[in-house]
Amino acid sequence: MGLLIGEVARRAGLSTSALRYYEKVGLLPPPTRVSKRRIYDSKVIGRIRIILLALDAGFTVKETRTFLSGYPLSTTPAERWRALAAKKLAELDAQMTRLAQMKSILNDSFQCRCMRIEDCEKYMPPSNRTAQ
Amino acid sequence: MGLLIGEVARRAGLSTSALRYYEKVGLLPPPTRVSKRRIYDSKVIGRIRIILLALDAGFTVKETRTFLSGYPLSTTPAERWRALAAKKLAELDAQMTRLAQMKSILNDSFQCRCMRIEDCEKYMPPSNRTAQ
DNA sequence: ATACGAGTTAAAGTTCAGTTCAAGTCAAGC
DNA sequence: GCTTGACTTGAACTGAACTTTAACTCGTAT
Repeated sequence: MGLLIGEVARRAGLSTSALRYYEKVGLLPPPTRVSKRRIYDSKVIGRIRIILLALDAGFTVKETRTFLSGYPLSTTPAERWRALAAKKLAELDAQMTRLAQMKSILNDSFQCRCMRIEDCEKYMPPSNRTAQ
Repeated sequence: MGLLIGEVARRAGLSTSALRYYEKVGLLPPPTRVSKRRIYDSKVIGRIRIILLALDAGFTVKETRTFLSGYPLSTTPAERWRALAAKKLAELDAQMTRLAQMKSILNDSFQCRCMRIEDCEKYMPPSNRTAQ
């Protein structure tokens, strides 16, 4: 009842090359194989959904890997995970604030009389970027 | 009373190379020059803030350029701008939803008993990605 | 007049997240 | 036994958003 990579890709809505890439970078565990072909358990779809949500939320591959790497019983990686989670929560909050500001600019500029956005005094947000 | 590129970079919190790059890709207008050196009006800081907010919100350089390119009196570019704004508003909504989901996963997983996130049945979000 | 710090350019390099390519393997159907 | 279609690999390529490099030009201070 295993799935070939093409079927997993179809169900998850991404490409086979992306699945192989996720495996290579450690986001997906290497599945069992039958004559070299990858055979997936359908549970992998759930993991992929989480991966995509994390990546879409702006997590890097490395962060997503840490996030997915389980809640190990050993103290150190667990603490590392908690640290990452706390950091990413703060980042998500910051990012949501920025998105809300951008939404408000877009919404309001439908009504704006200014010829250029930067002439609208109200859109001078307090510099609050994520460090590059 | 003009600003040299280094001072603009310092005030805006980015690099001089980024400023030259923004000019090259049309996000910033070419400033006046004195003996080849760029001399900026301090109003450019406001424009840079908007640029950074847009880029941070996930706009591409091209989208940001369209967004900043004014509200031309000619009908066609204005309509193009409105179309972009409407599209990006929808994208921002979608992205905010994803961020909220991710936040909720992060928040909850501090309490979770599962050894792996994908074992928590509650985190099987309905696939709602932005197309690749 | 020469050294300096800050500016200039075009072109090449970097990182991230994949995609594409070339060459090959495998099981099934004709 | 040969074609077909889905899979395999490693390596090269892509596009986005910058950064770095190398060679050069200024104005100013010593």
